[in-house]
Amino acid sequence: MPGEPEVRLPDTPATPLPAETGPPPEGRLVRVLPEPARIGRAFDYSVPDATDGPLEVGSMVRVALAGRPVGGWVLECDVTPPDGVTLQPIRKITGHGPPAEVIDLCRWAARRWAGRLATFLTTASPHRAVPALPNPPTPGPPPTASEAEIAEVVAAALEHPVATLRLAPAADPLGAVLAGLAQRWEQGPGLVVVPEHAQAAQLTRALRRAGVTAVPYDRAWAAAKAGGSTVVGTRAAAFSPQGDLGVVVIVDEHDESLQEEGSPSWHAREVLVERCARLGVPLLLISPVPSQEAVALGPVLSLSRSAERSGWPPIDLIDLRAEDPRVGLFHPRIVAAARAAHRPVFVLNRTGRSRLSICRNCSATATCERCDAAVSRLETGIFTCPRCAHERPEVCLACRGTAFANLRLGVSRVVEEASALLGVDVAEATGASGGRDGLPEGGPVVGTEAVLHRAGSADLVVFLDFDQELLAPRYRAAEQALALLARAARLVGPRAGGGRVIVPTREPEHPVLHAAVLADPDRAVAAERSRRQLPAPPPSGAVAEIAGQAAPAYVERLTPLLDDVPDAQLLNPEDGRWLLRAPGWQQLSALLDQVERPPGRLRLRVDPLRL
DNA sequence: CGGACAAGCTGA
DNA sequence: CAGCTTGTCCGG
Repeated sequence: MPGEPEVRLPDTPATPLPAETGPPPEGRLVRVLPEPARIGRAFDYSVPDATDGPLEVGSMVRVALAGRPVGGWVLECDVTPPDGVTLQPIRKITGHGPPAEVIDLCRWAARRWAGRLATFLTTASPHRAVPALPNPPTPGPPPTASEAEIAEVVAAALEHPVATLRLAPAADPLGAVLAGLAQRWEQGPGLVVVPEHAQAAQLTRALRRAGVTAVPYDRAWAAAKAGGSTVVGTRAAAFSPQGDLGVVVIVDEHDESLQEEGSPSWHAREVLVERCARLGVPLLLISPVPSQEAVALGPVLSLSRSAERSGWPPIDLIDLRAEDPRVGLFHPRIVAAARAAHRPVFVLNRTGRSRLSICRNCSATATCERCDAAVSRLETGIFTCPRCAHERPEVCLACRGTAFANLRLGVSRVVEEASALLGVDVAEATGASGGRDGLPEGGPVVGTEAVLHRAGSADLVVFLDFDQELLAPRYRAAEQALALLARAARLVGPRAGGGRVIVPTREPEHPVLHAAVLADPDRAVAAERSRRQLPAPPPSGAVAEIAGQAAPAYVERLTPLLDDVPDAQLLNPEDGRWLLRAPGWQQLSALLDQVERPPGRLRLRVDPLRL
């Protein structure tokens, strides 16, 4: 049979005409950014007239991309698609998404922290679809005035675009939050951001009791978008969809939980500074130990000296320089105080490799002469600073002695020692071990700093190795150490409550300890600023960490651009990651923005928490 | 992100 | 040269 080839193979399609135009698309045309952040591009779709659901910038939709369904956000309505593309209809409108104002804020954040827009939009979007918004509540009267002194200080703070209210750790921030809300009642409800989920839940309840319509951000996104309610949430609430903000308050502004640990390493405080500036809404920061960023952003206001003092418990220092470095962790004063306490809490920070060199002659801790970090002995005879890499011979800076003892600590040994000394069982609460319910009601507990979150209440906190904190090889070590003392102070309660904090130390003159003992955080801030001449950490300088499998390719593209930015420097600290420094985040972000991202995994963290 | 397809390595 | 891996490109 001389049959003709009747089957046309599908792999040789007729070449489509370049300007092939289908039927004109029906309905409106929208530009959609797909949810998967790696895609990173927007695509145009048509919206059939019959589609129901809210259609506006920010709406969440489902579309087909390369034949498979994905979620996405409408970034623009009524767009003009590029020539030659045939639009597909969107599959459905899923529901409400972040408003245009928040999308712009996300664009800013994506640039600021060298992240992707989709990552921020995910943070700013509801967890579940919101097809319709509830009715906003009818506005009620402002909450009744707080204590006069608080109301007055808050009023003064709200005169500024950004101001910090320094409130002692054991003081309840509720009064200040209420005062802030009341004073801006006419302009709209508030947004209150706190570090921890439990704090958000507790503050929401307290605000409701005070007559404020408050909703938790994580469970009431729809109510937040509907407006009229004060929103309380953790850092993601910085992107709350409220359209009618009257005031923004951040409680415990210094807390590291306000910064995302991963990449992009965005910080709720910085996001809200930008958002408030755009909206002309005042931002009130509250903290017992304001960060240097807060200090740089505006005035720091405080209550009277006596009011602040009363909100810190007594903090007792034990000067270990007078003791034999081998005396052990439990000074007789600690044992006596712990025996008298109902629930003593012992904090031992790192479970493993904490190591200090102690001068055998004068008991001073060996530190870096340039930056004050505790030095380590990488090779015999030479101290190396893990923070600034400065090297010096093994000589005591205080007494010129050359013999050093190596101090090491471990949690299990401490539990044993404490049990023996106190004659009772001592519970252990490390970060790894279980939930908060594992701890008995009273009695002594030993743990890492996580124990300060889990102990529930305590009438005594003892820091067993606070010098490790004070001298840690990190930027911000001093700030973090003071924050730790504030956390302990909050657990123990106000001065009148009978609790106390004990800090054995070889650094009793350290400004951080002075600040806590005198309940005067100003002292630590002043010291921190004048202390060292290192490349400046935030807020006076900016650092980005470039890591991940695609880091070398990224650095290769970045390097030629460095010539135009004389103040930027690129450092490679050996382990496959790079650090990029610039005088400020503006220069840093602008530089990173010019680099085209190479394919592959890349971790880009601007101003990371820890380096 | 996930599929499509192109360019490289291995084994008879 | 099939058969598989690894890489690059692209989606409306």
